[in-house]
Amino acid sequence: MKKSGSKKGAVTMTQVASHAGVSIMTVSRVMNNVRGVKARTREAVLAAVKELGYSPNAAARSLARFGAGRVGLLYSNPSASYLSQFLLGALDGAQRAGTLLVIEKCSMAPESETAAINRLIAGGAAGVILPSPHAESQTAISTLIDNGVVAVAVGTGRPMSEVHTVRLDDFAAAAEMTRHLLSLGHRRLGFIKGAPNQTASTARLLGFESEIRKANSTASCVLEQGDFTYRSGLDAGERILNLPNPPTAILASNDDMAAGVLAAAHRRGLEVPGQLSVAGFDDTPIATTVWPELSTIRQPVADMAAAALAIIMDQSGSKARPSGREPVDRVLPHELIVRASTGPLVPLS
Amino acid sequence: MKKSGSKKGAVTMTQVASHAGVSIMTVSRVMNNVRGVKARTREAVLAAVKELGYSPNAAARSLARFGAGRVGLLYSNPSASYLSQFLLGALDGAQRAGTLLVIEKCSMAPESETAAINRLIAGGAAGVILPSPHAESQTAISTLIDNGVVAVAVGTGRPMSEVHTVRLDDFAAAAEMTRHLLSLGHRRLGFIKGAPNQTASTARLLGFESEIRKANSTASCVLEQGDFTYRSGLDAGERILNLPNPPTAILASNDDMAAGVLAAAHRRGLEVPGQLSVAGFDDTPIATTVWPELSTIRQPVADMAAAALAIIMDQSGSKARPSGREPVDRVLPHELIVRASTGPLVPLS
DNA sequence: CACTTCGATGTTAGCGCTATAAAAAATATC
DNA sequence: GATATTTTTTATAGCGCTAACATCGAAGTG
Repeated sequence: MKKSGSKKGAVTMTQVASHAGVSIMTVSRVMNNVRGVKARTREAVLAAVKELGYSPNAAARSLARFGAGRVGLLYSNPSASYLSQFLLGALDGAQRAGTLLVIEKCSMAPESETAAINRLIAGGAAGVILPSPHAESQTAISTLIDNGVVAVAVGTGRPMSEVHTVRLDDFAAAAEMTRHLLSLGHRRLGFIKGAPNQTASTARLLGFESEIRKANSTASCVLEQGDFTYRSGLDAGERILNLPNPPTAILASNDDMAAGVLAAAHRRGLEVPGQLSVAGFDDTPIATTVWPELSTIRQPVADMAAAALAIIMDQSGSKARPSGREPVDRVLPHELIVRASTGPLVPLS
Repeated sequence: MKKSGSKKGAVTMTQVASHAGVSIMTVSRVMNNVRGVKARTREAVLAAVKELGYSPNAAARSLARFGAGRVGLLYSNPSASYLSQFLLGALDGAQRAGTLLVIEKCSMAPESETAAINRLIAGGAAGVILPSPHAESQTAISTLIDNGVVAVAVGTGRPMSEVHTVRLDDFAAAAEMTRHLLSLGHRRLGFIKGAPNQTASTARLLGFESEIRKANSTASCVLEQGDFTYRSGLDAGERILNLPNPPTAILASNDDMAAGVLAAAHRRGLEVPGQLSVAGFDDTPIATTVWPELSTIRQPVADMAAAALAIIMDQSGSKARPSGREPVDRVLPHELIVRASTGPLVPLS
């Protein structure tokens, strides 16, 4: 990109406009994919954009759009890996949508949540995204609703009656992973449940059980309670492997717990997957950090964040907000990722 | 925060100004801590701000500040945990500084880096923050310099001649951790080096060796090469523990590798820290995810991000940019965190 | 007391973009 | 062919904030 002339880069819309021989407003229309621009004109603008390397200024955009154009995102610490991806997805979507993301940290304590949300509201947020742990917080939800702010819960196990949701089909995903394990020849399966206060935990359990039932008692299973932490996975793994006739495959409700199971298995010298298959859920970075890498279910985290953003733009942007309207429930596709931690039993050589 | 009247929240400066009985400019001055506002006036404004729950609009701010007010941040995937914290720190600092963070993803391939940087420049970034893996990329650095953009490298092992740096004293930190292990009574130590192309790896190694030397041959050590991944830590751990008379404590150059060592130790039934102490570096989330939790060196990641931002604001904001000026080298304090993975040897009971 | 010298405020003009209304061009209708 | 009805495009007015200059007093000076 040679030099362009002088000072600070920042190609502006005005430059693109004059370069393309149209008015600045037309450029704006093209950039926002608004209908009502003749194809030829649109092409000309696009060409100018490309040539000049123009990229819209998010700040100006957010400022010009109805005062709002600001979206809040609440987070607490848990599963930092999830957060990082989610954040990136949200940030990216925000940039694309011409919105400003205002990020607020809080703990899970109700007062802390409320305080953070109030800051977001005072800051003029049109909507707030509630990723997983907060997605099921009644406090957060009612504070938001009372103030007429659009709320989107991400990662719940089922649709919610008061807020919009973006999630995946946990039931189907868990079932799919279970079928994968069954197809590998495993007949005694272990399942580690997630934190009981998250609806996704239940959905995953049900998906697992449903497949076991379908197997018509040719398959048996053992359940253990976990809480989504590595430590709880390790403990649950120990308990399961201590059984007289332990399962040959264990499905954990998330990757952290699966990593814990891996550790438990290694501690007693079991080969994975030769003697024990281990599967996770979520495809967070830890899935590819541990060895062997985990077979898991991939959540399109970034897409989910973007979808949440889109819902907010949609709901707040357009028409009135008749609180009577049904909330949106967007279910994104998951993907079964088979890596090295699952496989058929291998008789000891 | 009762209702304030109508529509979208967003208290504006104008409202604060009239509420405090001053002009909007005075409010701006107070918000930016500009000197030249009488104490009484300042207080009045602050009171109004608090009462109305005003919070400045970052978008408007960034727009009004000389076109610039935009800072770029380059990232690739590695150590997602580090990224998440770093991002949050940068985002927070940006909000406070009234700047907009433009985040670009790229791989480590030179073309990809250059492309991302060019996008940043075209976007009008006043400066770019280069976190760890990119901090030492000559490609990235020269592209930035050639375009007269301020570059800040974060997490290098030493000051750089061309770009500003924000880092910690890796040498001292490694030495400190080594002393911790020695003080626990360990005399045979293992050290796992980090990726050779990062200067921080070297600094940490030197810090370790310096303490070993100080111990005057009462202590011995064995070195293994790693590359900052879990897998490499696991392998290096295996190699070290396979030695005839293995060390009783192993210091890895980062947490991921330390977690790998932990796995290797558990695999052969060693108690940690009873039979082997393991220490990490960085205090990333994985340090508290694994069991036992890792003793490690905490990097104030968020502060480092904020510091990088501050440097950019400083350098680009003020005076000319006589390329002759010495680059800034900011060294932030680290902290030795002692958790459960290190301790004195415990004779088998 | 006119006359400079400052420190503390207020005014004005945009930053880059979008929304709205108004104008111009293309198409349809009788 | 002239008017009604669509398109498509342009002009103008800000969004909330800061930079730069204009003001206005209150001190200082001779």
